[in-house]
Amino acid sequence: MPLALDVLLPLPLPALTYLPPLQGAEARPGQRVVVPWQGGVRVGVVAGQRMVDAGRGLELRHVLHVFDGTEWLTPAALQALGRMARAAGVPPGLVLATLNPPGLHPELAHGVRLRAEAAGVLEEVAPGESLPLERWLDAAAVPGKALEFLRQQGLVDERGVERPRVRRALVPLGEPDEGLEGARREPQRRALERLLELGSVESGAELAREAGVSDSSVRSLVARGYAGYAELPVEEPPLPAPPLTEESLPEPAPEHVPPEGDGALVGGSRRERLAALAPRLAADLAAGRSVLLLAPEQAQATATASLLATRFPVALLTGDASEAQRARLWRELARGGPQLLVGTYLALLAPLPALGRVVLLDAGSPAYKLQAGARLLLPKAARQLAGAAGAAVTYLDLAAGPELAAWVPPGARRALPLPRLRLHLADLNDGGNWPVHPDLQRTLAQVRERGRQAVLLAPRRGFSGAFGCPDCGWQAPCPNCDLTLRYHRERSRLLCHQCGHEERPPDRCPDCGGTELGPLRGAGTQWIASQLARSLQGFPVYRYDKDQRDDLAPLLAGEPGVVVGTLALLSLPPLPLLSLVGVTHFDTHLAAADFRAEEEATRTLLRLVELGGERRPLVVVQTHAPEHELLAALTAPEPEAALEGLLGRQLERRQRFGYPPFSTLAKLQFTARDRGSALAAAQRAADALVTAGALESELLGPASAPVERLRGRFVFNVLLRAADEARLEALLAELPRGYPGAKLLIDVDPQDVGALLD
DNA sequence: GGGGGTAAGTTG
DNA sequence: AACTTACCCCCT
Repeated sequence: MPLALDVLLPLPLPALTYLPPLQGAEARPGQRVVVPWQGGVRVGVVAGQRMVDAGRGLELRHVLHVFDGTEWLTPAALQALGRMARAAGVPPGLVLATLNPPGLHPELAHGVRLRAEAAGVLEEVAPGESLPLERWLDAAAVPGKALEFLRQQGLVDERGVERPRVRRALVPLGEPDEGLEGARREPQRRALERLLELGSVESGAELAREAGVSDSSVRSLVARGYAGYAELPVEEPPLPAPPLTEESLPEPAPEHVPPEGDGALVGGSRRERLAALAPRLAADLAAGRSVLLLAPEQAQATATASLLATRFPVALLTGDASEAQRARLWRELARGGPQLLVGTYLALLAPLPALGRVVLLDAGSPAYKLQAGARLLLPKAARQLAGAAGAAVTYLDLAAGPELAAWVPPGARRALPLPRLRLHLADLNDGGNWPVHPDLQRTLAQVRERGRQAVLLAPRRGFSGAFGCPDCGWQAPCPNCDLTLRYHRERSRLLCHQCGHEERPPDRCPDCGGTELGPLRGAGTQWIASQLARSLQGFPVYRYDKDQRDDLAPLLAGEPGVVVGTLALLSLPPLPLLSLVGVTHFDTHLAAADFRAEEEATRTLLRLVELGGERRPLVVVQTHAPEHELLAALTAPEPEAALEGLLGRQLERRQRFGYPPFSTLAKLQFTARDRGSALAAAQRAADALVTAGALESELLGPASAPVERLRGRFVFNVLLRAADEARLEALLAELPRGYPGAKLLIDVDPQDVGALLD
């Protein structure tokens, strides 16, 4: 019974079995290893050890190399990884790839050494090939088929080692001597002297700039052997540090400090919430425990780290850092003592010693749903990690949503007073001056006069939601999706925001021949920005969406101006003079096709207000439904009580319909090139689930997706609604494996389910 | 008969 | 995910 290792590769696969390395170190769970993979080598993480049957063991291959002693993933992280995979209905390797710890994609050198006996075999499989024996060679030197054959015969040793990172640089190769004397050689001598001062430069052109000489002088210097190119090791990058801030954390009232165990803190401003959290963090550190603080977006992680760094040593881990920086930080975290780490999902598996608490900042943010890979919902993944590590979970949020109410034990919720909104409703039913209501126009004029700043949220990028014929109502459709094409006036193109299809706007209506074609339906960022540029002459108008991210440095430095953008605005750092927030079409948010639309709309408003930092900007909301209960609650004299009442009604509704947090959902999305295959696959899955005992209440659909055709594929959904996670896992395990002609995508905890079904 | 595209199967 | 094999269409 040989010992075998389960190795996780960052690929959508279960753990694969390898034998321990032939010589040298053993490989323990959590360590990084190099393993043979499809004729090459790759880096994986040891997930576990077990015994395998001897017969089976013979066909397995050996781990080629074990990276240095430290555990790259902690036992708790490994355990949580397995739980996340089971809960999400995906292989654990996909979870590893999704959370993307650093150090799994180094440049590897794959070395092979042919045994002496290999000579005869080589002659047979690769005639004419002459290769040195008993010496390490690069694997690429051996023809692939021959290598595979030699491997089966046991005639080759293999190794995988990290290729040292090098950079090509121009370095001095000699001292200035008589060859560089005289006026004609003066530039070359200057260049060489400058190069000796600098030690090395990136390129000849850089040296020419540095020394103030021509490119050709440098070229001659190199040609005459005074300088040359060399491969230098890349220095370790400095650690990413949170930027300094002038803000500070106030002293909190003791009743606002979240509890030592699982708990929550809602309300107030971000600064006030962090201030109330600080004593808890101090206590954790003093007790020798690390704390992981997770933010939904890089900007929030960075801003939070800056504020906390005024009190504690803080490490920051986000996608802003390079892979090499993250790898270095990872190593240092594993070696260091208890500490605070602030980061995005990329920090979830970080090897913090003695993890005692996970803090979820902005806990209900929809940005916590990862849209690629394993489609994890980060708060759930964080709970699984905390469970495995024996750590507490603390939730911070603008306001309590239904999920938070369910996650936090009764009595463990602390609340700061909600910021008072100065909210003005601009009734779009009054008509007039679309897409900017006269009330919003008037307040914008005041912002200009006072030299302040404003942000305007538009429902989409581009100029308009559609392009078509005002006479007969024709709208240009996407050929690949069941959607209208969006009109981008600046580029004079029609674009599909789903599949990327692009075409020129037609001159005539293909239906009625009309020639008055133009923008139709909802106004996008381009439309609003162009209208403001006209009506606010001389006032800077910026745009911030996926198409165009204007440099907002002047605004951040306190210059006046207005930014028009999509929800991308929510990832901006605070604007120092923000005095107006405009929502140009609030109904879009209320009408979103999800049962969480109302909570999302509340959150969006409060987050926009937080862009003002400690200032409380005026909020102007354009809507056709000014009497909506959500808007009434936000403008109530006691918004805390009103929102709490709203929360109660939301919870009651969710319970009545059996929606989260009173159930766990999974969306099974079937796609195929033809409609029949997609529907048949969805039906096959539904039938299999019924056969396996799924209740009528647990199975919704198959139903065609809200957009029935997307990127040239038809989409049908089956929604699973299980009482708890265990039941959902059991149902997912009953799904058939293959669907001819169709693909299945499993999305556990989907965030775009549609309106409440009954 | 084979290039180019898509779909399905495999990876230890 | 990355790679290989199987298959189909169309063209020489």
